[in-house]
Amino acid sequence: MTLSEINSWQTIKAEVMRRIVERVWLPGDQIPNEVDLAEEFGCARATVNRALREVAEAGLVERRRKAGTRVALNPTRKATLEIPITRLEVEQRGWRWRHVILEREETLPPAVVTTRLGLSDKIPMLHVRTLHYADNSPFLYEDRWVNISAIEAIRSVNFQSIDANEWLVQNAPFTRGDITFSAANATELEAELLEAKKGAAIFVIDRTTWNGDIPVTLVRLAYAPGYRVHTEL
Amino acid sequence: MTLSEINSWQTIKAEVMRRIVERVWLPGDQIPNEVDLAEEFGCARATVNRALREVAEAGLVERRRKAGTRVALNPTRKATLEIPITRLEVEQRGWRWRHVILEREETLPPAVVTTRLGLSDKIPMLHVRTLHYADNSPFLYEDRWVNISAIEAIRSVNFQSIDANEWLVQNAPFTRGDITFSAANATELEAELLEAKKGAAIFVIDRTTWNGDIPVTLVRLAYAPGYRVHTEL
DNA sequence: GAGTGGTCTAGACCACGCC
DNA sequence: GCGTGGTCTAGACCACTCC
Repeated sequence: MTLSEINSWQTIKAEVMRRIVERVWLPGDQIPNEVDLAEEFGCARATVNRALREVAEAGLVERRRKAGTRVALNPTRKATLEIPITRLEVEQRGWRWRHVILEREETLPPAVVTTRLGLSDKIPMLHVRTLHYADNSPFLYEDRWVNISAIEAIRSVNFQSIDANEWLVQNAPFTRGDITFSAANATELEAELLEAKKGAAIFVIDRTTWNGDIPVTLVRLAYAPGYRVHTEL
Repeated sequence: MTLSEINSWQTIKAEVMRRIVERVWLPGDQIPNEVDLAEEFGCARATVNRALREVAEAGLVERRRKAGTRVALNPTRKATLEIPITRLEVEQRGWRWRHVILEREETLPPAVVTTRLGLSDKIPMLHVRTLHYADNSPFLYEDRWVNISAIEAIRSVNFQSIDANEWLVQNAPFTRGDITFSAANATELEAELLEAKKGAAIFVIDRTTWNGDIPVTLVRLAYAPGYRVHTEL
């Protein structure tokens, strides 16, 4: 701890959070404005601003111009999930990763795919189905549709040594995407591939990504039973 | 758009992201330092710093003192989930929320609970089991253990009009917590309560919270089939 | 109208970490 | 050592929004 940290924004953030947690400032209360807090803490207003901005991002206070800063009534906590590349996810758990391409074909997508992406169903897309292994156990069944016109280069990629997810992450950055987590009973196919019983509860991630307004890829990830996503609050 | 926004940190952030997405700067590349970028954009270094800090938080670049700022090789995207109060979650979907207390008892917790919380199994905890409804359909089965010694006030709360989750959010702020998402097959009890078939795939959230080093609550949320968590990337 | 947060500036010192 | 990002300052103007 150096002297400069005494009035660092982290210190102020921690003190503000302490006052909220310990009920010095009650839910709904307006807290002192930035100028007053800067005076109290003996620092510049910008430092207080940085601290309060972070507290607001954490969901503990709400800030509005003129209305000031208030302790949130319903502190909606935010959980941040990192969406890793499957290979790294497997390796970080200490297993060996490998994958098998089940299908890789340029074909006309079904309506459910084109609808979600807002594309014509008359344009062929690349359909890649992959099974990922952790050591020798099935880990993840990936069913992916790629908009070829968005990334011509993918046509010439051989996915034997690198998987589609990883290649796309490195070669087709996207500007926005959405992601849905759900639970599903394993279909017969999924059960067979994941070496589970039919109907077993499967954790499913559906993800769609766009580059600007151009859809890039839509993927459904069906994880083997027992998969969990964990994060800190 | 005012003049001041031309060189705002948002503009710079967008431009930096554009250069990464459009491959002006390649993965692994070191990008110009803050002083040079400030000169290029005609702004103060602090403004560039703010922009680059946000790009780094988004996972697109990695920053290290002396080593500079590099475009990430494996851009690990981060998804932020808001963890709402169940009542609000139901109401936001346009349904009417109500809940039924199935059990509310001070009792000795099972070992699995005390182990996770690092508590002695000889201390009674408050066990609250609740069924939440959306309109008249079961929505969520909540099985919660509360560390009474952490929040004495909970003893005297009647949960008929407010539910435990909501009361705790408003009255027992925590400093840290962890959360796990998984899928499970409905047990016989869960199936009955949630009006689902036994074995149906259930989305499960396990959450534990602490206030400093004091465990506050441990809860398992089992959602009715069809529940999904959605967010933008 | 006026109070509050949001942002920008120009400068400064410091911490880290590569060499 | 020294280049880079991390942070702080003092001041300024602006944008929003409540009154």
